[in-house]
Amino acid sequence: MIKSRTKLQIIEAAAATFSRYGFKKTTMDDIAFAAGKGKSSLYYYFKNKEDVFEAVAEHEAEILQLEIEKELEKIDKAVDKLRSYITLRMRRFAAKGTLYTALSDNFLATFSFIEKIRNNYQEYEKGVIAEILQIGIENGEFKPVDVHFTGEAILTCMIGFEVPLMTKTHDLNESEKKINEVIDMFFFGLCT
Amino acid sequence: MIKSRTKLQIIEAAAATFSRYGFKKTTMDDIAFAAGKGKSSLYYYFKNKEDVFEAVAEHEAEILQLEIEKELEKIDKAVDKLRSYITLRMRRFAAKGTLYTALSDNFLATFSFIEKIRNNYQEYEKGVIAEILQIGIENGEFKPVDVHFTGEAILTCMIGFEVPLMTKTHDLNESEKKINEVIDMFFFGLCT
DNA sequence: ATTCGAATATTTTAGATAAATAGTCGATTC
DNA sequence: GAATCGACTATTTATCTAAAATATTCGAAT
Repeated sequence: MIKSRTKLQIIEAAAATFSRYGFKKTTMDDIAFAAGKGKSSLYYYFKNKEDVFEAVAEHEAEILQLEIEKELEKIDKAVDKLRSYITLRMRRFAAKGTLYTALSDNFLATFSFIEKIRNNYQEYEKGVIAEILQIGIENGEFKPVDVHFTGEAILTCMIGFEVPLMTKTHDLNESEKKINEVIDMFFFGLCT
Repeated sequence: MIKSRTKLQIIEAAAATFSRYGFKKTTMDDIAFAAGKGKSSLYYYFKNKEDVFEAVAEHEAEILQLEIEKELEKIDKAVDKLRSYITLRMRRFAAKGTLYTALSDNFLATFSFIEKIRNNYQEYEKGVIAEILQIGIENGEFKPVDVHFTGEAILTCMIGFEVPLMTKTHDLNESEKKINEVIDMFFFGLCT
């Protein structure tokens, strides 16, 4: 979390370059140039290219988390918190998706380090959703469900919505409509 | 749908071979040998390798559809129909997943013909779910939602459950528990 | 503590050949 | 004529090698 001035500079330069060219096509020279440094200087701050990418991903996650916290604390009702969270998450995914999908030179492939980042982030997400559910239960808005288990279930559904965002030319608007439909189902159920 | 004896024989041999070795690693010779025919004979029945694969996929889909119809007509309540459908679908996916994921030499890759098959099948799925919803609405079990739109939304969520089934060593049992959680949310909602 | 140029190590690319496989066609059988 | 197949051609993939690109290290300079 304590990042030197230069380190941050490099991370931002790398973020721009990665999201433009993807992981594989981005060279350390590219990053160094974008950051206005010599290539070897990067190795003073980072172990290797993957390490730079990890730092970028972590940094993006931190920004997103701040954004989310700021947004959520403005909202009172758990129902609205959950809706906001899901919508924000999806928009951010659509926007920054390139960064993560661009490294899909071989997609789900050998990048075990990506798995690591993703898993970390999912843990955070489960936490946020569980917290919202907990608040809702205490509020009397939600039924007393198992917040962790239900949170995971909700998250898994959200992943279904990521798939179209990653592949084809997606219509974000269409997706948002559909996701709102799902959220309503989550809240109010289909049954009469 | 009208398949000659030999054609069916080839399809079955191909299905076994594809699901063992995947699309790319399976040669026309392999299929021919498994079917007890000469390689050139395959071309009497099929245009090319992709065509064989398509036929296999269609055949599997037909079998699954029969299975599903048989199962669903035994059930009265729409609620139970939907639950059954989703569970059946997931089990079948877990079982036959190899067939479709094995061709993931490059996964989402250049196989546009796979996309075609998948899209066709998704149309069928949307139809089934919409039909169940319609029945439920007429029954008075479900609220009067837009069956096509809601059907799509449900299907998209299901795709989220496919992802873990495709990648890691998945625990089908865990997935079923989670999916049942989601179905209950769909039915009864979170809200009090 | 930082930076970087120069050197080394590793990975990717290109080109060229051999091997494997896809797909064609005419002859043959039933 | 419908079905089969062996022999042939066309394409694609695998293998190898050398060159080029890129990642990473290191020690001198700031």
